[in-house]
Amino acid sequence: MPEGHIVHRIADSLNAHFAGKPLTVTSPQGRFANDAAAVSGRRLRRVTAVGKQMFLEFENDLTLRIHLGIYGKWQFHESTEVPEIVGQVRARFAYSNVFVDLRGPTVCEVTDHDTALSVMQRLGPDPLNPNPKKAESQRFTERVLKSPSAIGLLLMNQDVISGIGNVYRAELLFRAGIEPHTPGSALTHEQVEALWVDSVKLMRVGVKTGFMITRDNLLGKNPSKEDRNFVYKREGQPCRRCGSLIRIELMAARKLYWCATCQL
DNA sequence: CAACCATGAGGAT
DNA sequence: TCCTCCTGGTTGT
Repeated sequence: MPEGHIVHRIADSLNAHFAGKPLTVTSPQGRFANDAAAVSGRRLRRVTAVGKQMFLEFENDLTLRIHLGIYGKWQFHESTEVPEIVGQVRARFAYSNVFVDLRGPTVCEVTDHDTALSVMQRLGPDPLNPNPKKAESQRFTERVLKSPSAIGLLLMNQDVISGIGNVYRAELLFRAGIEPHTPGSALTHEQVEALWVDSVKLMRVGVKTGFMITRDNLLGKNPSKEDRNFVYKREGQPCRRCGSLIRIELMAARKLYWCATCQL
């Protein structure tokens, strides 16, 4: 379930278990064998998440960049025995009794630190990276307001805002009452600013709970999958706010869900 | 079982 | 606009 909130959660866990430790890195599947050997035995300085990408900074100017794509998943084990390899494990990271398996990532490669940094710097502002908060929201707002592209596309563009995926895209636009085909340049400054603020709020909930809960009255609870969202995967069902049927359409080959009554 | 689907994204056409 | 990468969970027969 890799939108940005999951990547940040994993980065936090990896830091908690592994930061400052020398890791044993292997590639049971084999496809990552050379890079694994390059970093194995080296100390992991820290893990940084930016949007949907993760950067593991090792000693000796080596950085491992990981992007999960649709399929990628992490699995943590804590055990005194070495856990059995199940399925296709691209990489296993181990220190002491903690074993972490990575499967199916789109990107998993080691480069020097500067190369990784340049990838990082090309990414748009991340609602979960709080540092210069004001400047980050301005970068997003300016980019959207001068773009003729549909806001539904802009929210999915990782150069514009990083970490948002298909679920948050649909839900943010519903919550803002914005029709997804509206050009960025047709929005008001206040609308775009509000989208940023709401993305910070929702993604923090995601990091905290591990789930993409986007209905305010359910934020503190543990709702089932069907109850979590307003429009995502609810095509043909009645809008939770106005009752009209939720629409679906392909936008740039991704499914877009919205309520044509609530979003204008 | 097989078929289908997915919270992504780069590259060819 | 389509294809491909790649893995696993869900759905259908």
